[in-house]
Amino acid sequence: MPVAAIADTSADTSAETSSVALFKALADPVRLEVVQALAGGERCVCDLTQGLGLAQSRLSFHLKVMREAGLIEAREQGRWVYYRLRPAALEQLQGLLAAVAAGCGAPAAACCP
Amino acid sequence: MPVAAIADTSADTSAETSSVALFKALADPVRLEVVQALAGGERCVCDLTQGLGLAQSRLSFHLKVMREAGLIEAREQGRWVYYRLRPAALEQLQGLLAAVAAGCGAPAAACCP
DNA sequence: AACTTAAATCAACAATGCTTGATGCATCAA
DNA sequence: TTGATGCATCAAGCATTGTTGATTTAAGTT
Repeated sequence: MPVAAIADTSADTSAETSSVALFKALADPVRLEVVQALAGGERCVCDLTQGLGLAQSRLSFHLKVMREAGLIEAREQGRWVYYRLRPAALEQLQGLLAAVAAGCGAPAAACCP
Repeated sequence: MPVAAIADTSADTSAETSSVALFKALADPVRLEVVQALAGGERCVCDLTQGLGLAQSRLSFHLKVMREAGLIEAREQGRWVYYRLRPAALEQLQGLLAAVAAGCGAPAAACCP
């Protein structure tokens, strides 16, 4: 039952997505492949399943992890479901990395005497 | 035995660090706190231990995960060890995210007919 | 030399996370 | 209505990761 299920379990439409959860959503080879597949734009599940050669339930599991983290979101169209990346999530992580990279070259703070 | 141990187990000094491994290294609350702590520059372990209120062996475990992923690197000075972020790792992930974000807004590819 | 301290490592256990196959539910076609 | 298809979900087993406390090693200190 595509429609209702996805509406119920998806992450809140905007904000409040933890960076740890987003990094977790990226920290798996299968999921990173899905991300690469979605890098070119929205794709339906059947398309991803074939394209990546994954068992249906396995892909569904990973899509759920990514969805609940707020990394991707779903759109239903009749019988099938399209997934796409959430640009806000990508920006959030880019921002974090940039901020961290900005000052990380500073010399050591004085240590325990 | 700080010196030898670190040299042996650390990730290769440059390149070949997988993005999945790097994302994994960031995908934990403790490790992300360590990253924030290192965002201001190099820090010694004793400093991190106190600053984050972590058991010594717990912190050491997480530092090892991050080091083996190539996210951080260590510098030894006598009795203690300083850790710092590897800018190359941060750039690698920023690049990946930017590339993915670039095209992810494309309309859905035609699905299974 | 014996003592202390910083940090890595180990072993045992606890907790998470992943995979698989089965099942359920919507949607569409006949 | 019946049947087929797309996708989510569940339960069970397996694999990977994290935590804790004890031990070990290498520097320093006295």
